[in-house]
Amino acid sequence: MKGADVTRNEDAFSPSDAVLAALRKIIRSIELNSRSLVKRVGLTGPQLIILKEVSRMNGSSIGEVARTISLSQATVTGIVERLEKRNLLLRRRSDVDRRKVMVEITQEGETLVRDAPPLMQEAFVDRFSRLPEWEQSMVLSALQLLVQLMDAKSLSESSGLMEEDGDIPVVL
Amino acid sequence: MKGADVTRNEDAFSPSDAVLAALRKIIRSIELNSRSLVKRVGLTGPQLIILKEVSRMNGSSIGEVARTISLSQATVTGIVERLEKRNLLLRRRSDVDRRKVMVEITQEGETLVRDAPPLMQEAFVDRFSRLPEWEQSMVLSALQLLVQLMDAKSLSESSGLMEEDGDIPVVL
DNA sequence: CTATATAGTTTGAGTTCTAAATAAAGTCAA
DNA sequence: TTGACTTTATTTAGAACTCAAACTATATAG
Repeated sequence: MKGADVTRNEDAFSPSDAVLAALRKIIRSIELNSRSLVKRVGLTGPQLIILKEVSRMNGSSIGEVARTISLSQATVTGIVERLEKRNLLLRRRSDVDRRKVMVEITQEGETLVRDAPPLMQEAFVDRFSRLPEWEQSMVLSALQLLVQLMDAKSLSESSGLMEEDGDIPVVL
Repeated sequence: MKGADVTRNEDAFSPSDAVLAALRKIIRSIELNSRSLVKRVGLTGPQLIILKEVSRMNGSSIGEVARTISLSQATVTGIVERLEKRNLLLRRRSDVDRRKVMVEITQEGETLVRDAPPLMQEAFVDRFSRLPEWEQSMVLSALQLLVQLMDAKSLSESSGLMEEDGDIPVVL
């Protein structure tokens, strides 16, 4: 019998669903933070992250930057392009390896970084640093555990259990 | 003298930097999983999330869905539009309040949801569920703490914590 | 009936990914 | 050495997602 009431509330809420829900909120927070940065600094979160990274390791290649901050090269290329248009940094092919494109920060970019807009979540950093140490450790451990669980795909996993369609590219 | 030392490895790596780095990796993982979903199911992560949500609470409004999954209405509108084009769900204005748009899943959508893989990587769900309970709890607690710290924008100021839908179904 | 509030949609800007196209270097063999 | 292949890095093109702000339509006051 299909009940008259519409509310199909699901009590069954698995722990991993809760994890996903929490992650979603966190991701959204970061997103919103980025938006607010645009108003305060004129740069989005990713742009500022890259600019800071370039400032720290001046003269590194696009690929290095991408690896450092966990973004694809294509993504970094796009952001760097926008930053270059604003004269915050400039690109130049490497002398030693002409395949590489080195990125250097400009005076203007350096100034902007120095006036150091509160890095993305400076407010968060502040609160976080005030937590008792055990709590900081717990959070960090939990996150790293998650990273492992998600990453693991490429680490282990060699079982021969999966037949199904042979369309499983798996690992490499 | 400039060349010489290249490796400017980050010695100064504060806990909160590590947190951000880990989050970035997690976000990327989720992003990549979404891409792989497209190939396997034909839907992206967000699309599948919404479709599942609609399946669970059939006949809810766009706004309700948006709130439930922590996305803006505008975003949900766009995704729902794409899903409607694929005949996986359909929109209909509410009879009681013509401002509202109710979303209903179609037979086709229901079928797809039934056959769809979990939102997170299957392997992740699997591994996570195998963790000892205390570890699952720790991860969840840590994430919820992060949510608070990031959200804190609203509770740091005034002690009174507003509504903001205290919808945290802890479990465990 | 006007004024305000709410629900959804549209628009504009930015980020993100993959896949395919380029380009430069490195490797290997004749 | 030279030519063919392979590897590595960057760029381009295309599709989604994301949000805020502006806009439309409806609802609820006063």
